[in-house]
Amino acid sequence: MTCQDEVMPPARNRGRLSRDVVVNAAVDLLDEHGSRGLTFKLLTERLQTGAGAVYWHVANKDELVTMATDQVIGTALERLSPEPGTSPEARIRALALSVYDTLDQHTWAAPHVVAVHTMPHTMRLLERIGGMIAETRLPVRRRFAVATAIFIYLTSVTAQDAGRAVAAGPDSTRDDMLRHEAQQWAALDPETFPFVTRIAEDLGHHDDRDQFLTGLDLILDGLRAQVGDLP
Amino acid sequence: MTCQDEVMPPARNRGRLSRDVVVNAAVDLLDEHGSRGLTFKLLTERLQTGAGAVYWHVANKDELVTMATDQVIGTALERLSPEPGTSPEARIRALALSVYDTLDQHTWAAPHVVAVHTMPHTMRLLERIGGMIAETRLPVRRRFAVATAIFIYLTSVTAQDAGRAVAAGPDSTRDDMLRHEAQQWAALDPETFPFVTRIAEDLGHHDDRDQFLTGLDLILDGLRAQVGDLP
DNA sequence: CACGTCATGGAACGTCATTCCATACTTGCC
DNA sequence: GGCAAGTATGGAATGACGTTCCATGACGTG
Repeated sequence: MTCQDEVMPPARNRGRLSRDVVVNAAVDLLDEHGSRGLTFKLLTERLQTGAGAVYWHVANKDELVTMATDQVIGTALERLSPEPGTSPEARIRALALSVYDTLDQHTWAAPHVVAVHTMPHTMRLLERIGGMIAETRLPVRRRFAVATAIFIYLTSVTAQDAGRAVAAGPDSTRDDMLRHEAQQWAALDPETFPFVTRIAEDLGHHDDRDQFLTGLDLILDGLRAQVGDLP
Repeated sequence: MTCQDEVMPPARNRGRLSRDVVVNAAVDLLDEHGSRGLTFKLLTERLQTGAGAVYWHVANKDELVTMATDQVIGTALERLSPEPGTSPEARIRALALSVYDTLDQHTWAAPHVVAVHTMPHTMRLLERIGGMIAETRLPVRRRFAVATAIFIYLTSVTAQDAGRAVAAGPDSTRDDMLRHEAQQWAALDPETFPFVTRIAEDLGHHDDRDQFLTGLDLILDGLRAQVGDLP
């Protein structure tokens, strides 16, 4: 009855871990503690396991971050309720806004969006955009250029805006950041920066999301001009 | 005459280091070894100094990378010869291409471009764009929106394209990467990815730089429409 | 020539990603 | 029903890295 098995590990929990469980835990940690918050120490503590177990399911940290980022793109697609009957244009707008707002909530993912081009959920995103484009009367040979233009605009501008929120720090809002940036602009030398100092004020009451939509509409205008009326 | 001063460091080299020297060395290391190539070990070896000396000039590694990225933006502005007489539109195009090609040569900088909005050279870039916009007949209150739209398009799309080149690895070209990506697209299930599989072929003979220019021209078209003729 | 400030070089520290291995559960085969 | 091969786990050990700390030296100022 002497307890000599202190050293012995407890019964192994087989099948408790999986790729998805690990990725979801990574997303949670990144959401909670920011881009620096994902460490294998925290990850193994939360999953109540060891590093080796995690490495059985993922190749390395880079891959884990990439999968976590793709997961975020996936949630942006999931939260979108299909609205049959509305125009392709309107649905592209809704899709774009969903991605924009989702990345805004997971700002750590922004810098990595460029690296997930070939990941499953991101491919679904491109497929969705392409499907909507295909519903228009746009000539087939133009579809590639237009769909990828929208895709690139969506992912890269969204990433840029979200990145600005990251620089602001976790507790400050995007508005705080803009005000701070506007102050820095206004403080520049008006001699060498005549333009920037003059428009610094505009930056104060400027809305990233509005501007994102404005740019998207510009592309959609171009699309409409090429298509004529939509079906 | 006994050599007891083995322990003594050699004569100090005062004033040999400076912020600029450190940043330039960082840029060189990043160019040579990629985004992982900047370590304080390599940096101090190359500069023949210790970590403390570097930390006297730089707050931490993040700041160093940010300054290195801004430095790259600076070289994009420097390599641009002023061409008086040409239209603002043509000069914006030339400026955009210079940034695009420079970031293509320093692909490690791409993910950090979003973080340098308030850095000196990046401010110069926005100032240059704004100055050209101001030369047009665009109403003053529209200048902010258009200038920042061009700036955001330029920096974020360029960063995205350069990021794709990073994923390709140091020894493969951007074309290799595109071909590889096209193969992955083509290998997807045609049932769930009807659009992507169909346009996979187009991706093979697609030119990022061309598409970048196409998108920029779209914005410039919008600008011209709002301005009427340029002065 | 003394004294405070600026600057340097490198040792030491703590954190982190990653590797390695001993263990145990599961499946398939005889 | 047992034995081997593959699958999965937990944690100790390793090495690389960013950062801090401190002893040392050079310069400017009185």
